[in-house]
Amino acid sequence: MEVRLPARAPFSLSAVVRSHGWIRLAPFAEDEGSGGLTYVGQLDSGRVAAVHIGESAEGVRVEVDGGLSEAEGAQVARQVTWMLGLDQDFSSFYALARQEPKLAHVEERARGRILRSATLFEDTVKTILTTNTSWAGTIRMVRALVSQFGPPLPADPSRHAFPSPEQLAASDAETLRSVAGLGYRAPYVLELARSVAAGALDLEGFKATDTPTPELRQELLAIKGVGEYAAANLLMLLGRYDFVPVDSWALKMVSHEWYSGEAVGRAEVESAFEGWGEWKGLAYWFWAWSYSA
DNA sequence: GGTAGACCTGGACGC
DNA sequence: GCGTCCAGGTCTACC
Repeated sequence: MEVRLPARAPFSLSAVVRSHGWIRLAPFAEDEGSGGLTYVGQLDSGRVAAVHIGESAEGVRVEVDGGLSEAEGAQVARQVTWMLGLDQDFSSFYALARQEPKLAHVEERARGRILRSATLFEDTVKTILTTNTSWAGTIRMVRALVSQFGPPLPADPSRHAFPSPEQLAASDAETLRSVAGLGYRAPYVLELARSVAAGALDLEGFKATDTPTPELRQELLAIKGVGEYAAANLLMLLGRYDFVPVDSWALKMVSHEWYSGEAVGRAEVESAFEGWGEWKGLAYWFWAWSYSA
């Protein structure tokens, strides 16, 4: 099956792929040379399929091995549109960025979109697994979760989709700790999976809600394992850029950018981007830092 | 509201 | 090879 999906201009698939490290987390894979990507996903029908995405003149070209029903094809189209932010509008951000040399590159290179997973559940688990660990640790934990708990791709059983809330909820904290190496995060992931599986937490509903951002942030902070950094990161993935995800890297960058390498705290990072209003998260994300770690 | 200590793991380092 | 230290956010208890 092949379908072509339009994207709001300007658009660059490689800019989305390189927007952050998500492309290195299973079940994403970068298509070497083409600038595109592959994602193994599980559809509502239960089918596990590999989705290949490449850039086209009007947006993207999506290929799925094998035939899909009409409903499955429609779901793939919705998921890809969400994952790549095909309909996102950054014109207001670009208008402000034109006045800032450190962000002069964003419009020219069509930056602004941030790669998302198919579900907010997957992105929330991945975000929790970025906390208090190295990036290599995050890659290892996500890979283990996917390979040990995710449903296999029929055409290539060595590849798996990200496990559903139900599939993780059926496990237990000790198994998640020992098999996937989640450490103390295991009960957080398990509680999240069980809440979503039981219908007590509607994460997918967060994608389209008109709940004000500060209230949405409070709902995210209520999730065990999600603190201020993780909540801001998830808000960014939801297209809300009112908060800066302050982590150790942000502290280091701001320290060298404006404080001559002196140690800074959260307040200094937030202050540095205060003037960017609803776009402060994106301004931080795509800032052309003087210092390279 | 602010702060200290614990939580896990892997990597770096010294012996 | 082994032991120790450290980095990375969040939670909980305490003030």
